[in-house]
Amino acid sequence: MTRESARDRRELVSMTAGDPPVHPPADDEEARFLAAYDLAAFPRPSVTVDVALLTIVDGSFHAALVRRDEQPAMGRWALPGGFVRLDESLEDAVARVLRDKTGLHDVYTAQLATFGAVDRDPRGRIITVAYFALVPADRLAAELAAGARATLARLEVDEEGGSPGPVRAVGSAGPLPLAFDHASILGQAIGRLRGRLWYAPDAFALVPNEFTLLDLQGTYEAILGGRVDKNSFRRRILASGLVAPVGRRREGLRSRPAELFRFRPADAT
Amino acid sequence: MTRESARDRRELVSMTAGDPPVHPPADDEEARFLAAYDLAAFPRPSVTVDVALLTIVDGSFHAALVRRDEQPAMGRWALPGGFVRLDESLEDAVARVLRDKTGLHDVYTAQLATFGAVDRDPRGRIITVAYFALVPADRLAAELAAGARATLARLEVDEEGGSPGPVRAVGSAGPLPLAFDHASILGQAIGRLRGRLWYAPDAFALVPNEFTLLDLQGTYEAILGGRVDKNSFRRRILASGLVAPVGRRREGLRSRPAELFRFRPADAT
DNA sequence: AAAATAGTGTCTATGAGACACTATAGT
DNA sequence: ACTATAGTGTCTCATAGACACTATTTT
Repeated sequence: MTRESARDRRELVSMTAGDPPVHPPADDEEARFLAAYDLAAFPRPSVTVDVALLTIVDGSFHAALVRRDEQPAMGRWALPGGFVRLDESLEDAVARVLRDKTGLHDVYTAQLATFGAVDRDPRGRIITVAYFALVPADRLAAELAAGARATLARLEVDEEGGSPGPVRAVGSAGPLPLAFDHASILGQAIGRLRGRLWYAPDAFALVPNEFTLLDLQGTYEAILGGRVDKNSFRRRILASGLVAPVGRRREGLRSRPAELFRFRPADAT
Repeated sequence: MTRESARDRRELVSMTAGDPPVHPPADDEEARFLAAYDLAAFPRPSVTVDVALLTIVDGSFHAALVRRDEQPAMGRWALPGGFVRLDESLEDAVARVLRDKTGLHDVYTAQLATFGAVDRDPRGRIITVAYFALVPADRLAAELAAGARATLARLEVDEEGGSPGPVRAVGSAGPLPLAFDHASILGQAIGRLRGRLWYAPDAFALVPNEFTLLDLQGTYEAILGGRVDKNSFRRRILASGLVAPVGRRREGLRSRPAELFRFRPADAT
């Protein structure tokens, strides 16, 4: 069986809270008002998006980090991020940032939270809308290598009263100091992932298009940071209906071949 | 027994994601860079906070809404909100907005999500960080009447594929048309509340300081939009340890008096 | 005593955890 | 035959729902 490097795009729909509603059509008075309105009359902060781009390698979280080669925090490592442009939505900004800094397209993303402490960035008032993004390890390794601006770092997670505190990043050549509040954002991303795991299809975004139930179980265990009972897990996943057998097995290994499954979104027939 | 109008402040801690981390001290080079740095070189959107201030009256959600008496969306009804100032955190902005527009202090709040569609506000690019805030009905009614800038409207919630869609607001004199994307934000606030209900102490913020288990059950039923079994509910709540008997009963009604309980945060001994 | 609400006893259904067992490939 | 991993049978335990029952107050 050949490795599939191109994933099914339809599965990679963003889970982000939608922005559908549009204001009703303006009447004349409102139109006149708007023509004269100057938003710049109010002081404005800067707004960025920062993306915790996560994957699972060898049972532990890894994040794609970009080395800052400009001030501030020069030499430290940061989440892929950037200023939000006036003509793009937050989701568009996330997609652009991922494209430019990691070379990845069509990534599964969800909004995490917005961080607005006054002093979180030494340049001044910068509010950041943090997202997390999930990609299977093989795909991330392959596409990051091509881009080369970002590196993959293992995350060391300390529990802090039930949920993860700020994480430490470790690259192949040792610890990578993190910029700004990004250690905290990564910790919160992992905490959110844990909390949603059984209700959201997040784990399927971390696993290749075709996977065995033990692959998936390993992903759950990595996210939760603990073991999961095999039989119990299989019952739950199969009963959920979120998974459909491909009809093939993964052969060529030195033991009984495992059945391959594919993610089937809940809204499919 | 006398009505308690002042609630215990210690219970009203914000549940918002903290903003503790601060960048490390700048070295000389970074200090020089920062002195010359001009954030305004990048285009900046405007940023607001909007607060879905919710309570439960007669088993249904009500929200505090402010009539817009300026353009745009003049005459429509909006969530209490306002521009974030450069010297205040998001949580500070939420507290200020609640104080100025509704007269409330020390309210239980949590961040909901950030909405950044390019066209969500006709004035231009305005990103809003939405929060929800929860207050017991008696307190909200009393303090809102004093302020008088805001009104309390019943929310009609339509299910839309499992989670609430945009809501309709109904005041004492009929439907209140909502401004901007606020109908959608309110729907999402209710959806979030439902999802967190059994894991977060949200319901305790909607109930007076002292409450009976049937009061609390009614709150759960209102949030979930369905009935909850009495015995099952009591077992769960009592087993959770989040509730401590006051040692008194609510008497004077026309039936057997019910035992009063008080919320006890999980981190108490 | 009647009405009304508070609170409990108890059965059943569901599902998760534990863990030993069987199954099927490669070598 | 042996090893390694895939997959199942089955017991126990915890918990939620159903629902009828008892308890205690006011009128």
